[in-house]
Amino acid sequence: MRKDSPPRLEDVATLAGVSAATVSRFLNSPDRVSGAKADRIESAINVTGYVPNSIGRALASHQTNIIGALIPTLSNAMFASGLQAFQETLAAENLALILATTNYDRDEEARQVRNLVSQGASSLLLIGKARHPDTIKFLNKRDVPYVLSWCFDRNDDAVYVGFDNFAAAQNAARQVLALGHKKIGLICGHSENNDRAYERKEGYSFEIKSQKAQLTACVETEYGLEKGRIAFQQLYAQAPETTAILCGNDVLAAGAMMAAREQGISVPKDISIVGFDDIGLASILSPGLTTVRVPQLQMGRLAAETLISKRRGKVGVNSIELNTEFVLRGTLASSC
Amino acid sequence: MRKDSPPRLEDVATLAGVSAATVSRFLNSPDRVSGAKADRIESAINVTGYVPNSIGRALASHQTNIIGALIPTLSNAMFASGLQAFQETLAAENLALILATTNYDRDEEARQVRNLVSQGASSLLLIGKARHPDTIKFLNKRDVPYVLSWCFDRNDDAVYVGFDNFAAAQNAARQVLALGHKKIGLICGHSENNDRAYERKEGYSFEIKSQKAQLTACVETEYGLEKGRIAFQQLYAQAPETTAILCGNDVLAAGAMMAAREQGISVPKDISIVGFDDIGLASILSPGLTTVRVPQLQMGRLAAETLISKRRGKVGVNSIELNTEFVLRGTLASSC
DNA sequence: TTATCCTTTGCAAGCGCTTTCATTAATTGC
DNA sequence: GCAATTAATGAAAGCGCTTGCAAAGGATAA
Repeated sequence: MRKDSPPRLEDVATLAGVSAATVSRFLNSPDRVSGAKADRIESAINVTGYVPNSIGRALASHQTNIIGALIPTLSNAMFASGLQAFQETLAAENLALILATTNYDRDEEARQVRNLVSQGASSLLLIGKARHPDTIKFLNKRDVPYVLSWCFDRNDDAVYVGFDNFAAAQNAARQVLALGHKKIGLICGHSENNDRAYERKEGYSFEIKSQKAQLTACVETEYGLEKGRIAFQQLYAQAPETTAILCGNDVLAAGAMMAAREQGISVPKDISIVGFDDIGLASILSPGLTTVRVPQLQMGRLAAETLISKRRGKVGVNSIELNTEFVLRGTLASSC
Repeated sequence: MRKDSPPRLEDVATLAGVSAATVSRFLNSPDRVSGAKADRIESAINVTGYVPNSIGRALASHQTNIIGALIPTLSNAMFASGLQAFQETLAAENLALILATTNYDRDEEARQVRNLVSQGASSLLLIGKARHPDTIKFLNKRDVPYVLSWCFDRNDDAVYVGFDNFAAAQNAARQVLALGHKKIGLICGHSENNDRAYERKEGYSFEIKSQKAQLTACVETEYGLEKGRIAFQQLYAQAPETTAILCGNDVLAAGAMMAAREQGISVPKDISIVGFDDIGLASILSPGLTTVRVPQLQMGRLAAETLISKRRGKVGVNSIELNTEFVLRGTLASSC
């Protein structure tokens, strides 16, 4: 073995008295080498402390065991917990996760997709459906399998593992309207570059309009606790008659709750607040945050499983639509 | 260009009428290529849609631009937000992040370290100081730079970017004692395999004992909201005289708050609760959770910068000790 | 002009592995 | 017992790139 550099396949082979090819076979399909040599190789591996060089392997075999994930941000527990499930599922299959974030920016996404593929990502997890046209074009040209998550579109032939943001939001609005609310405000994420934010907003407002209730105000903002707080102040200043606020996610809703508390406005007595996502936070707040439960863990796990199937070249891998659930907690009461 | 397979360096070279070596130089040190050829190469790259194959590059150059991070879990906002800052800092330097989780398990950590290095991680972020001896031995033998974070040890010559868990916990206990509490309970994470949990517990109890106050009960549990809830019930059943509970992190504290609310125990009137970490959650709860602020974003960013320096072969890279801060909010009141 | 230096470039050897192909040995079928 | 498989193995090519080396000019110095 060469000194001062990690043992290579060949070092193991020499020590075991076999050819490099045999060691390679031992590693990749152990049943193709005879028992006697297998033992010798195994002990040579232990003696040398050999760890396969995935880079050499990748170059020779034209495939890696790296899966890329490209998410907006880890700061939202929504994505963090979904990614946790995603990564656990990959790890169980001995796949590595390479991660990048886009901060909700399409150009950044396009850049990072190239980057991840360049780094050897054999397939990709992407969030949402709206993106830079180059992104999909590139992926298709390179024949890189990908799964779109956190959203769903039954009319697209891409593979989705997610849920229908519009329908979920519409349903939430319906529940609120059923409680007699007639003047409803919205605090949503910026919708121009974020299809999930857009669909949620549209789902809310579609239902409100359908039922001839009044959409008192619609504030679009970045995600974040503080942003939600400010949005509430703005919305309330603008439309104090509002009796219920539907939010684009739980973090915005939590911010709104803070602002309400600061202003001495009682939730849900004076105003009802509804979130979206059902992150851990929602159930701890008091009153508990009424929200839309998104099966984050399941989604992460299924997205990983779907990607694994696609990566194995399995054909006919289908989209999976997950159900969301309206979770009624203390922040929503009937309109007085 | 070969059909049906991504363009290679050589395809670009042929199209531009130069050698592969020149294209490689153009990519890696553009100033070493004459202007005329540079232009031709650039346009050839655009025409072909060439994206460098990092695997080939890594194999030839013996270095990757991949940095590995090995964290306990993404489910705790503490790590998720720190990692967000870490990854942003890497991305700004065109470094990719490869991520694995250990679920607080040392053997898993040892396995994943090998895995990350095998995948080409050129340096590593690790959490905490206690680990399987093989892990460090392996890293040193392979000469892989690493940074230890979320903890600090001035007597170790490894590079740390973190804070002193013991001192921070001790200080929190001191604040609580200063408010007159004499009967204090602890809800901590399992300490046998988790040095941060251990040090926090020790920091709390050391100060309590130093001041001759009574440590009424100490419950160790896994991290999690529900676990915190159960731990509170257990602790309260066991030692109802307790007037303050110090928790191993904010999630446990939030769980304890939930349990208290359920049992009609008022926080902070009947019992004070203190968390650790100051994740976003802490300030939203009502009453606001008194806790120890850990500079998560700064820590993630500095850990990345430190790793970048080490990776560049910079010598004399030093540990960085960050300060924590006791944040007084509504859940802590003086003992009556 | 000639010698000397630098700059720009191409050639070709590898990086650590997989995989095709050929070879040999062992097994089977009749 | 002989042909026909099948199994086990090694030699060698090559994956896409970088880089040491040498060559070829161009510029500078004398």
